[in-house]
Amino acid sequence: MGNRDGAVTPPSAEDGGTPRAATIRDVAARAGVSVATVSRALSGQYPVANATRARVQRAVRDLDYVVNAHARALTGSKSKTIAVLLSDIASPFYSRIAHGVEQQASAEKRLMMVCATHGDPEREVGLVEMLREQSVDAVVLVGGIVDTPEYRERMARLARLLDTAGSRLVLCGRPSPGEDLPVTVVEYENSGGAFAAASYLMDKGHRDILFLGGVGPDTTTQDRLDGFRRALASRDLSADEPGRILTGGNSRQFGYDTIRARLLREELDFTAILAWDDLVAAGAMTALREAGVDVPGRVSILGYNDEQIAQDLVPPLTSVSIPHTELGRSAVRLALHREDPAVASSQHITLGTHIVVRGSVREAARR
Amino acid sequence: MGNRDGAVTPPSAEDGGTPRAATIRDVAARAGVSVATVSRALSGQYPVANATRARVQRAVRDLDYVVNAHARALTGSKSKTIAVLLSDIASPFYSRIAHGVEQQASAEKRLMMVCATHGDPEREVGLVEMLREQSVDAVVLVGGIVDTPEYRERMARLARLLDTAGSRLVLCGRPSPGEDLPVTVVEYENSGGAFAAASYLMDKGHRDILFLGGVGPDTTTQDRLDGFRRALASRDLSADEPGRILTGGNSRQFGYDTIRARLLREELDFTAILAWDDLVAAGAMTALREAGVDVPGRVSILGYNDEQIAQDLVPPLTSVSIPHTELGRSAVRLALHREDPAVASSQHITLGTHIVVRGSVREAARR
DNA sequence: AAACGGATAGCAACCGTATTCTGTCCGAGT
DNA sequence: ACTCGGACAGAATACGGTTGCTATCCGTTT
Repeated sequence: MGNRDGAVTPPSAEDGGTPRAATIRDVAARAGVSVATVSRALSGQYPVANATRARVQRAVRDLDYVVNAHARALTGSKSKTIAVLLSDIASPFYSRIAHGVEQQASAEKRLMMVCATHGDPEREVGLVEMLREQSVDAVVLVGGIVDTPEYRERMARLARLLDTAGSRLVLCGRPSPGEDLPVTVVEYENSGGAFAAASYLMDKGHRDILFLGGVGPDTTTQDRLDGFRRALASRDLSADEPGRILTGGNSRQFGYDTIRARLLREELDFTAILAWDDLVAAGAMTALREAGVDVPGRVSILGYNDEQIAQDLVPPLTSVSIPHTELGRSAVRLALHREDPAVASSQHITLGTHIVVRGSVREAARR
Repeated sequence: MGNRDGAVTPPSAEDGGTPRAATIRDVAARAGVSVATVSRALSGQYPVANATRARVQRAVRDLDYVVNAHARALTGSKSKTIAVLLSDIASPFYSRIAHGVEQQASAEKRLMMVCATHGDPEREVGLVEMLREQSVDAVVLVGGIVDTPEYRERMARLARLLDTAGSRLVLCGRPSPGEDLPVTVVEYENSGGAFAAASYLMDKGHRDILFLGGVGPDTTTQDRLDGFRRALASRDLSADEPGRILTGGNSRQFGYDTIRARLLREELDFTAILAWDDLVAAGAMTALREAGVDVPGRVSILGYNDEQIAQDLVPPLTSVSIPHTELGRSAVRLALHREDPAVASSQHITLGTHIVVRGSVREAARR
């Protein structure tokens, strides 16, 4: 009776076709125990004699066995996976949030799926459908949207569907769709951030401030505009004078084009810019430089997001920092521990932002 | 009798606990057909009467049924998922590759998992183990490594293990571990790119060129150094004069510190820099600016990777562009269609790079 | 000495789908 | 009228694990 030694034998008896991966049955056979015993020896949740456990472990190593996650998920109905849906993984904003999700997921022994929606709500719904099939632990939807009744209904529906599938819907950086829904919401201070940013500029003596970038009905834009308006109003200024709020895009090109056109058309009738993000700011700075306008001597500029690029612009860009990583981490943490009394009550949180001071803002010149 | 209309009834008969998600059985019961018929009506691979199909589809909609991906994977042994392992999802280099992977995965109706290794080979192996449990379609390992016999053995082992699990190992941006292994390799021209870059600088009259950044034994560094050496040698210059090759780091800070120290310690004894990547270049440019050295008037600088940041530096950075997205796409495409005769023979490809000309390189000043 | 109970291990019943194998019905061909 | 084959639907089984229940062995307790 051979095979007393540890020689590795192929899992399949017959040698005809392609070798299959080893199953729990192969392990059981090799260790000379039942399938149930193998399962228990590996799970560690059930008493198994040390000698038996050793034999099983030996067989596992010999056969390079790993459990079949699908078979396991089938009985347990948990798949140890977190999914993130974002508009574009290559964007620094989203990839940093994904980074946070990954950190926490990894810490909680979960894998992470990443799906790109390209900003298309229909595709988003379609992807959630696919993820529902996966019985993922949580689905994190990232990024601003247009807040309409239709949006709220859509999210409410997804929340309920995911809930009955045992998954948790997490909205990250977008508003809550309503009360009493099985949903986790992790936001960051857009209104407050813009308020602080505008106040900071006004503290430096600026009165003629441009709000540059953003797309109209999007909640993120609306919230920031709200903060901007409140800040100006608190100093008895109006944000709604013509030509002060320049939304309509959020790309580098938009920042460049808009400021360039403004400089060609008008007097230099502003002393500061609050930009949608650092990229828009970069575009604006390029246009200003080309026009010979000194930054920050003549015009101060404040970015948003505090991206990598901020410190390499000339001058280095002062920017509103968003806790990207913490957003991602919180999303996962709150979703997974939603039963835990410590966090059960905080299924809707709002993280703060802060200004990182560099060199692109200076006291306004006297009028 | 009963329920002739389309009234929605809960999937579970008893109403006690939390509602479960609908299963194929629920659908079958509601449509008044067998489970097998539902499966077939939905797969479309088998003749089903139109009336029956309609009833099934109706039931599916009423119950918000989606198949259980795990159950399906269990019979089919395919999970419709691609996994990417990279060092850090927040880095632009990796996130752009992930972007390409996502594009192709999405086009092939696959989901994408993203795992972060933080550059730790052990963690990489551990993650592959987890992914083997998932019977993923392909596992894409991204990023340079140290090419040792031990590395090759490790990869060979993973390749075989994944192969018997029906998955494909893809190495992206790292060398092939050897012949006759079930592995797909997608590289990009490091040696060639550095050769072209150095040649471009020399075409502009530069003779004293610094190679700035990279970590010693890493294959990517070695390949680029090789290209750099070959280029210089082709013009009868030696790359190995002291102080010409400055490796030891690949961060912005490294670029800044190294150039700053050099300028403090030595004469300005170079006219051009070939940087490891755009970030290192940005750091170097900051150090040069602080020292009052004009770029590109006095020193030209060439970046690598052509990241977003390149166009916003002052001056805009000329850089070697790597086909990040195409790397990711090819990785997935080749892995999934490896049986297809059209690509079966090209399981090891090398994509080219090119120089994107902006404003950071100028003719060298006459000596 | 008999009964008891803790420590282990095996049997078998699921988990939700896909698929093979049968079986029925019905129209068409002879 | 009878047979034959195609179209369709159902029963049964396989996929790879997990887990409740049962069975055995043996040292203890009364």
